[in-house]
Amino acid sequence: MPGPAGGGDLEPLADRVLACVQLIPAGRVMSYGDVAEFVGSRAPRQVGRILALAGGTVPWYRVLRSDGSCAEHLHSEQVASLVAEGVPFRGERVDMAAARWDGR
DNA sequence: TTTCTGACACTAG
DNA sequence: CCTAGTGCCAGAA
Repeated sequence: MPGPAGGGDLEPLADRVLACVQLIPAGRVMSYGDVAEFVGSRAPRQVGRILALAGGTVPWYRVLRSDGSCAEHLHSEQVASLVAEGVPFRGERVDMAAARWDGR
């Protein structure tokens, strides 16, 4: 194999991130860092960047910060969509302890 | 090649 | 509970 082959870069990081987000079941959520690690990358910021470019093609609202909060521009749609799917909330933030999805 | 930016994560106070 | 500072990686100019 051509290299350490730590995580297969067969496809652009963007495609793998979008695929991971689409795999998230309704009622569950994942943090940017979790998605990044799930795809084999350590750049949670890139995940947000990718969703910003093609977020309209995937349930981006199922992805938020590791503390359960979200960005200002998303706060309104983010919360509305999650509540509609039955995601457990704790005040203004999501209960990651119960809604966090680890890929199984 | 270097430099800047970004829908973040983490630790400390 | 909150804010502030630092480190991380990937892509574009």
